[in-house]
Amino acid sequence: MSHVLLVDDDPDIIQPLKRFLCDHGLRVSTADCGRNMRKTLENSAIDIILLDVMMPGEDGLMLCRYVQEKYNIPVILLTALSDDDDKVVGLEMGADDYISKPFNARVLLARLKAVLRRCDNEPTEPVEESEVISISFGNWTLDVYQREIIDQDNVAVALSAAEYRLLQVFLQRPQRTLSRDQLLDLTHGREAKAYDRSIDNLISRLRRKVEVDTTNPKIIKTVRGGGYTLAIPVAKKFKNA
Amino acid sequence: MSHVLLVDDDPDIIQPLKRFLCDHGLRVSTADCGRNMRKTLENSAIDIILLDVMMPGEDGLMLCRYVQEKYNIPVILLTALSDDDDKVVGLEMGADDYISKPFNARVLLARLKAVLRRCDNEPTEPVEESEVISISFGNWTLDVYQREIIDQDNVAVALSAAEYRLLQVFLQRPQRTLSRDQLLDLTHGREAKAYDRSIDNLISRLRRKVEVDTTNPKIIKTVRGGGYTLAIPVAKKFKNA
DNA sequence: CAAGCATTGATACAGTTTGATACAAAAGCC
DNA sequence: GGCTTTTGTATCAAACTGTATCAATGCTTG
Repeated sequence: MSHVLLVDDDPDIIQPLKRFLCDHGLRVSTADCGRNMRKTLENSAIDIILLDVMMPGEDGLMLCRYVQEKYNIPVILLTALSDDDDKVVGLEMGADDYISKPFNARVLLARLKAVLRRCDNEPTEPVEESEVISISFGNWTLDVYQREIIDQDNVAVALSAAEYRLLQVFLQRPQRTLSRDQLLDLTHGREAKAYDRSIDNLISRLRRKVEVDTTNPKIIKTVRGGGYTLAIPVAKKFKNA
Repeated sequence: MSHVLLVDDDPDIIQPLKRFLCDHGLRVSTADCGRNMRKTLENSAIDIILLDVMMPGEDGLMLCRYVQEKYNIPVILLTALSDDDDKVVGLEMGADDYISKPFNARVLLARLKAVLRRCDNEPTEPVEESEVISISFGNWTLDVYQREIIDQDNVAVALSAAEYRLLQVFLQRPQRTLSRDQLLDLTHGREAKAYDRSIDNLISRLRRKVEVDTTNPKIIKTVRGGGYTLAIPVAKKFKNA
């Protein structure tokens, strides 16, 4: 069940829409201003945001951009404006869709589901990860408490903070080629400078700890021109399982 | 640069829209019917489809569902209908967006980019391929995790990134002649320059690893004036089978 | 607080991969 | 058989990647 955050200052919009979405099997939280929106985002696992652009004293577009940058949660803009320029601006600010008021609730629901369908592969902030105790890959097991990896003979190898983050990023996305940009974003939350080789360095350091033969890596493969891939399957162990 | 496939039977729509999208830095292919759409999807690396729902003798919605199931490529529906019910049906059929004609080209472009932005991590390969573990052809088995080929004596031969992509393209399309243009698009997502011989080179390098006798290839055959063909059958092994 | 240590990014350089080019070999074509 | 077109591949240059080394940073510890 997806969790929708509805942001609008007008209760006459919020109330019936919340009702409608709940009736269609969605979990709905609401916020009447940007401040409360941020608060809710901090405290809940939100899957998608319906955001009114025109709220008193707030710039909805800035809120939209803020959400994109900080959480990468999809946003659908709601607005009384139906001007094409506004649509273009809204979408270019990072919104995933743009719906003009007055809207047909069923169309809104269909668009909302379309966006969720496309986004639900993206592991934003996997909630159940808090329940994970350890993650196995190849002959290694990652102990998420100790932030170290343990081999089949129970020998532990410590990881630095950056190595741990990088490994986690791969373990959450096995068999997927991740570009250097993505890796930099996911591990450090920043953009690459020109000729940025820090990811290559980090990969090299992690390989030295993880691979049997670093000249012929079996776990973290290079995809020339593309990035890197975790090339082996991953098994997670949970608290209550 | 993203590769857009524009599907419409009306040249008066196709021509200016293609022009407009090209001018904005997109690579555009076109198809005037479902048959040609399928053909293009087979032979090109398409990132997103703009699909007219109303084409003579075709059900655009069925095409949309077909694309979703087989390729998981995002689809934006274009249509003269602006009825809300049609929008809901279209979106529920798996479309990522729905735009009514007449449309503002800039809004179309903004929506297209919004969808691409959200989808650009998704693999474009057929969905079920993610479940494939290994693919056998002749005496070789391709390990898709390790990106290497293994012979009947369990000896592995490493493939470079480009060789792996080329081999994958052939293995997905056995016994079919693929032109150099198609191969270049499918392996590198780009178009050929004049006198482009990079595919010939790549074929030569792959043959050196795969063929017993490169002067008399049995696996990758040359079709003079046509391209190359994987000349032997292929067997796939799946995770749950 | 200073010295020592670990971590991390920047830089440099060596090793690989890949595309372009050139030319030889092979395949059609009278 | 000559001639043209097409293909195979050696060779080279450019681009990309691996990693050693060093400097900057921050943390720990005495």
